[in-house]
Amino acid sequence: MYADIIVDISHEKVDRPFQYRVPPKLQDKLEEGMCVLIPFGRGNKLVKGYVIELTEECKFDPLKIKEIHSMAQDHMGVENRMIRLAAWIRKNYGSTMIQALKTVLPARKTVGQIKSRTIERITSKEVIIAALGDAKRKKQAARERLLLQLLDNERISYEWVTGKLGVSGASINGLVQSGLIRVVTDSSYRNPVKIKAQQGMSMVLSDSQLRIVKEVLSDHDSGHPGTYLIHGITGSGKTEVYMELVEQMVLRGRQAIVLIPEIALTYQTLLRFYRRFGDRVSVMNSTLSPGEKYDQCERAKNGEIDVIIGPRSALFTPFPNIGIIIIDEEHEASYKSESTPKYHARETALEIAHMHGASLVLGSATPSLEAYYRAAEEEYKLFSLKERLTGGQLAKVHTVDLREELKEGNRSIFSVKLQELLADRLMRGEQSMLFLNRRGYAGFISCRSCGHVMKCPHCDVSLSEHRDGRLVCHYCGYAQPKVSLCPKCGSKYILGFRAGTQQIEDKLKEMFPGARILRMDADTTKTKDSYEKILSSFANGEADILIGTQMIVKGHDFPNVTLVGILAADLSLGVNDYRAGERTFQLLTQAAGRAGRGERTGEVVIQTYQPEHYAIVHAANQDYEGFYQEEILYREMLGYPPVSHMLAVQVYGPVEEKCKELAQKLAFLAGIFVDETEKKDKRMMVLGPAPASIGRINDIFRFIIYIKYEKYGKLIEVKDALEEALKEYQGKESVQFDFDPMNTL
DNA sequence: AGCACGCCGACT
DNA sequence: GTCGGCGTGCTC
Repeated sequence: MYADIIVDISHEKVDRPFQYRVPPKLQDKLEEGMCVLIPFGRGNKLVKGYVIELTEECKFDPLKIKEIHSMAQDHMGVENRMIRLAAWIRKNYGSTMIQALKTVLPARKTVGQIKSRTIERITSKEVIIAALGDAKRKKQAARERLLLQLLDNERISYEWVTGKLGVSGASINGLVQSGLIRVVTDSSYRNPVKIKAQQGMSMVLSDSQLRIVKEVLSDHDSGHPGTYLIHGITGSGKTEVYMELVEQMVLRGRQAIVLIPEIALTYQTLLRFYRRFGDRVSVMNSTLSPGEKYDQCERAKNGEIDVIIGPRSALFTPFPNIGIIIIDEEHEASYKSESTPKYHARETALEIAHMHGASLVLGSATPSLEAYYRAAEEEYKLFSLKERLTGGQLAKVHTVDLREELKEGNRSIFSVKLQELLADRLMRGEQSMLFLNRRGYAGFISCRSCGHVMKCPHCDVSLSEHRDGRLVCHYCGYAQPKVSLCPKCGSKYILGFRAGTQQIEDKLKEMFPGARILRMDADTTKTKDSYEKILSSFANGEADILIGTQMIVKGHDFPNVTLVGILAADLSLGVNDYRAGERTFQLLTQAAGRAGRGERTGEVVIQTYQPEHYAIVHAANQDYEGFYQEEILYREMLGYPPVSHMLAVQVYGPVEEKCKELAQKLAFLAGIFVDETEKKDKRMMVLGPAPASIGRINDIFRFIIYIKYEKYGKLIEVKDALEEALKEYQGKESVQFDFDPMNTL
């Protein structure tokens, strides 16, 4: 048995794995991520190293390979913990150790790094002159060059000396030995935060807020840190709770990580943290340069900051002793990584919290089914914040049945009710938002007359129309010919829904020629800050109506908006994904929350072909609990997460036949596990292989296998078995794993 | 990074 | 010869 080990020396030249033999006494003790002592270099000096992979084969000259000396007792170091985390991610989400390490560790030694070493003269000029004469006599050219420089300059950059001056490290060491100079590593970091903490920024908390803070802290102080879910409507003061918890943890000498979806990472949000924590807080976001990111990690490691705010990746800030991790808007899909390893921030945060003995706090107005289910199972403690702090009223919701509109002869995108209300707002000078939830729109087929959606009889997800006209299920591969008449009501108005924000804008201009209209979608937000620009110009009252996709429902507060129109609630409902209902409910609730944030009560119009669908009914009533009860029943019946678990195996490559062949082979291998899981009603299920939703991108073909089972651990075993089998595979095809996928692939 | 190896000039 | 500084390149 052999082990790939990364040597604990921070230099590019040795920043790669070295292979060692595992001695028999360590055979069963050694695990990936562990810290060991190894003989390294010509002198076989014992150094620390981290096991990143254990293998049977020897990739190096067997005669030169050395043996691991022993296990190191150091288990608490920051590096060690990061490596262990990488090992955990690799195991739970499937990827190579290298990929896992790359996601967990900050970019090493980056360009334009400020961190520098300096050579400092620590003796008088006279001594240097004496040494200089000495060196001249002994013909020590390198020494002479360096000493000459030190006469005029007390401090010289190390890099300049080894580079331009041509004096090697060995020579410098000689002078250090004789006590003439010393080498100092000074590190000045780039700090994006330049605001000082202000006094009196702590807020007075309400009773319900205080209750949460007290319970989280008392659990923590009694040595039993837990996981908490705060279910609080928008404006109920979750952020104050977060800030209080963070402050209390900092007072206890521990650090805090606050995760926010990238899109909500606005200056306004950050300002509140800056004002309270000053330069002890730092931001991590995608606009930071690699050098700045690296500096943030160094500062975190050295204890110069206590709090980090950022998206998913901020989770890997190398703090020495984390006390609390907070995930705001916990239901956001952006917390799941889209590239391998496809880890979920919520689960990974829990693992980190366990490593540090830290608390984990999740917050959302519309919690994910996963989080609420865990709370119902009492794995998480649940808190609710039901009142808006500002006392604003909830919006009045009208649900409009588009089937009725069709019967009445209204073929336009706007229902009569919506037209009336829009005209009313224009007259009163108030603002409106129109929302088209187009995302994930994948050509599903629905009846405009009765609302019936074509679904897979086995998986209960929408069928998608293929280029060849067939209707296909992307979970199991079921296919049926196209229908021209609705199987339920016989209407011929059965077709895919097609309308974009552009058409809506045109229609609106026709209808209200005087209205000032802003449009926000992928087309109008191509440049970097156009997103922020459009939103702020709307907030300043420079337009009457804002039309947009998902982007407009998040973040920003518009006090003057009193009408929100959701043009086709079915669009996100018809997506061929088991999370369609959950997404729709979340979007509708969020969109409705945009109306009437000021003093005036808002109104919301939900247009739909399926007004009786539970996601729409409960969203209209702003009833999360009711929605959850129905949705969880559906998940339980069909064995979808969070009740059960699902592993997606994606096979892709340039040759369709080869891909399909490999996918079938893997499906067969996974099938062997099915027989092991004997419980009749809840045995493992292997679905597919089916061609992926978007079967071919850039001439790469993709096939998906879905494996459903109630035990996550068993699915990891399946993944391990498939990975093992793939080691033998020679073809060009690649395989990716995705546990509890967020999107239909 | 740190260390040994080998080269080269100086000196008992 | 051989001693010691100095640059170079390798490390499983």
